[in-house]
Amino acid sequence: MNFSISEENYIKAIFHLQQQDGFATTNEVANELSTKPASVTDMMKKLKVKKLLHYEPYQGFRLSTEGNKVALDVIRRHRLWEYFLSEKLNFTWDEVHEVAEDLEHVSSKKLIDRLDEFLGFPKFDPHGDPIPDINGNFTVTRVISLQDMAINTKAVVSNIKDQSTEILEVLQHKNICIGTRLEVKKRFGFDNSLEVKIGRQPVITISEQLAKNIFVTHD
Amino acid sequence: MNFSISEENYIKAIFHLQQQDGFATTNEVANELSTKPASVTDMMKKLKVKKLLHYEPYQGFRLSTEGNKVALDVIRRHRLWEYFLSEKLNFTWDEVHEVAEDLEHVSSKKLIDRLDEFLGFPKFDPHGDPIPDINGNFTVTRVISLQDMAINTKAVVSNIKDQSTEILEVLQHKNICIGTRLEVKKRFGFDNSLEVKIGRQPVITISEQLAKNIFVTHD
DNA sequence: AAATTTATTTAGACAAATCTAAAAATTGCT
DNA sequence: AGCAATTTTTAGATTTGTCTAAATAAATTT
Repeated sequence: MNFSISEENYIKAIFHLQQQDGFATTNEVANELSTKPASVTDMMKKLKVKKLLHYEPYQGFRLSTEGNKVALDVIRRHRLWEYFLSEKLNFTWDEVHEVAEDLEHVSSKKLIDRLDEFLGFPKFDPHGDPIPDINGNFTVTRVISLQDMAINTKAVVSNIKDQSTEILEVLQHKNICIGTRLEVKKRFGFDNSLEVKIGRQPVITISEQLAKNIFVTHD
Repeated sequence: MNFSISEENYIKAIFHLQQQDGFATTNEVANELSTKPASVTDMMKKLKVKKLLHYEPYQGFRLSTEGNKVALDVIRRHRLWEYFLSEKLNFTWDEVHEVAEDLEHVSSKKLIDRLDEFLGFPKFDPHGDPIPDINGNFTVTRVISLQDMAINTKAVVSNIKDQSTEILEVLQHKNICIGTRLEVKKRFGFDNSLEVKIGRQPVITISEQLAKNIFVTHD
């Protein structure tokens, strides 16, 4: 099955919205896609006929198994392109989304699977969101702020929130980049600063402001 | 200005068609785009209003300066993606076109210019067609068959026509690939075989059949 | 529980891109 | 030049995705 750009955008929007409430409403979708409620209703009828979602008038929508598959496929494409833009073309984190929004609708399966391979099967996009693999499975490991890590737990840096040159400077100095494995050893309640160990290097100190901007996954 | 996918396809088709005759006709365009003449006329009216081409009923079409710019931009995107697919994602020459046909319509200027840089500012796509640079200029160096090279001239391999495993085998054996610099030293009239020198390696012999499939540009 | 507000759907219209069928212009032929 | 064949255009319809305005259903308030 092949879907139009519009259909894919609606499916993606519903997928994201139902993460929270378990379902999505007309107004929510209209708002998410900057369109009008009437347009949403029209599209929902179409997607229901195509069996991509469950929908009874006035009851909100829930993606079907098939719809979920489509959503994960679009999200896979989107996040792989984001990773490509960031990693290979040096886009900053705030620039990748808009372009990926277009690239995600190029639906050649071979293209995406080869791209995935070329990028080394990345598990997270530049925002730290998981990238579904070729079967639609993704790492459920939650990405949390370094600040929220428990003491004596190991983690891998998966993304950095802020993207200023200042933060890059301090990260470079402390030898921290995406993929760095580290362990939180101690937290000082006075200023919420952390002591962190990276491999066999001596322990380093990370301020609260910095820790809040470093996102990690459990190792 | 931003143009629809349809508009871009029509402009690209006219650009290609007017390479030959200097202008394009309704039927030619309809044929090229697998659409009907009536649809072409409709679109031509639209593109005329947008000043992308010159058109008087029954007189055929010619791109305006502005239309030419748009065409070169689309072609630049198409060929850069083809190069990417071939070079980075290991697509074969006959697979790249279809996917590039979709990718070419993602029109972020930053994306394309960064991609160009990432690829090392390639001058030719995998088919040997020149890639317009950021200003729409492209190497006019004609790509010619190695067979047609004059004696004692230097050349760079820009593409291989045939794409069978057999030709790849012999090329690999003789150490020839895209980008290889070589010099034609001698031609034997008997069988039209060539003697070619690659760098400081000993001279090798290339048959007429092989030379016809190797396309080069003057160095 | 009735009234009001909010959310959703329906009805009808519109723009883009396409099509078929018919009309008009151009070209080619004798 | 006149007629036939071809090419191109026009007219009117269709599909997709959108919109506004009005109608209806659901939720909230009093």
